[in-house]
Amino acid sequence: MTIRPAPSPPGDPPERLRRLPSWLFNRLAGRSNRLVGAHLDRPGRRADYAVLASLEESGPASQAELARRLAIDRGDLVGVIDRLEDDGLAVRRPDRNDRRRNAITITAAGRRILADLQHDIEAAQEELLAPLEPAQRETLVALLQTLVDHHHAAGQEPEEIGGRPRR
Amino acid sequence: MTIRPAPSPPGDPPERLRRLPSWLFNRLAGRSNRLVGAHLDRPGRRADYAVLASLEESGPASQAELARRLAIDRGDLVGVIDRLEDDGLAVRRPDRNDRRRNAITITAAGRRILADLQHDIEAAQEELLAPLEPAQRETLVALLQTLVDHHHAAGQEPEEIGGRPRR
DNA sequence: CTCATCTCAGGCTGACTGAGATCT
DNA sequence: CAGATCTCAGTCGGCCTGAGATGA
Repeated sequence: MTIRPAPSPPGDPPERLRRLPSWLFNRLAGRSNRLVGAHLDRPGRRADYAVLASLEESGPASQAELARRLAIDRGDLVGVIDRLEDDGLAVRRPDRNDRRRNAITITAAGRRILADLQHDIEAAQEELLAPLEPAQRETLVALLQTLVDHHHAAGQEPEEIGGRPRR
Repeated sequence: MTIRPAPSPPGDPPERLRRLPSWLFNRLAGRSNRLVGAHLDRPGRRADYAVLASLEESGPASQAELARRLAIDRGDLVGVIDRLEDDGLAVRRPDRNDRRRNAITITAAGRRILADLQHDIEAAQEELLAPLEPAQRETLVALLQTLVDHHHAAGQEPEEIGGRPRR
């Protein structure tokens, strides 16, 4: 057996938490972030991946459109695009049809970095889902998608809590 | 091109994100927190629920033990216990067998509040999982548990990234 | 005028790090 | 002495609000 002098054995979470979806999601989000962070060169690259992936998949877009697609705050997105531009991974150009907008476009260098990020992030997913069989992974992703799609469509609002008395 | 008058329709996330477990977990954790927060009277009550549930389920425990079980930072736990004590929901007592430790115990009032929290949090789960059938919910929770158990046991460490060149 | 877009400024929270005092 | 526990202080990123300037 492991002779591990175990300085601090984990200790099991209460059953009520182990069955609580919101708690499980939070634990796994935290683990995901640590894992992805460990596989990425620099921190903060998580938003970069999302933006670059969206630009490559759907072509140039305004910042507001990206914010809506990725559910990132518009204000925070300003800084992300700033960094991408500084690194030459994307460019801000005025939109001819609507001069309020910036048309954000991915560059060749951006596509290259995106491929690197893709690789690192996939490695992190592998660790994240390690204990699951391929079929289980598909089932899981399908269920998660259903939930995300549902709430994404329903908007971010707390969605009116039924006439419940606001104690 | 699209003359879309719509003020701000959601806008679909890129397919690569829609299939990315770490992204899905993050989205759902955020949604969970907003939902639970909306159902709870006061904010910050999320950690309270975890602590009270653990105390009721397994009896008195030290702060370090609670931190390990709930994966909450020891430092942050100090403030949580402070609040619980101020509200009379738990008490700190010196541990006779090990004077470094505080034995945290749930009070009668704590059990009452716990029942309230339980109710509100379950209502939030209902909204969170709304689009899923009961059988799907069970499958989902089982898969999430498998992952959380795996990573909980493996510790929180990034778990050594194989000899991979640290680019 | 109303509304959308981009930007900046600031606040809040949760997760984390580091250090010190106490005790085993 | 090493190691565990509790506490406090401070950092950092994500998420949110509000406001201003520009333009549809």
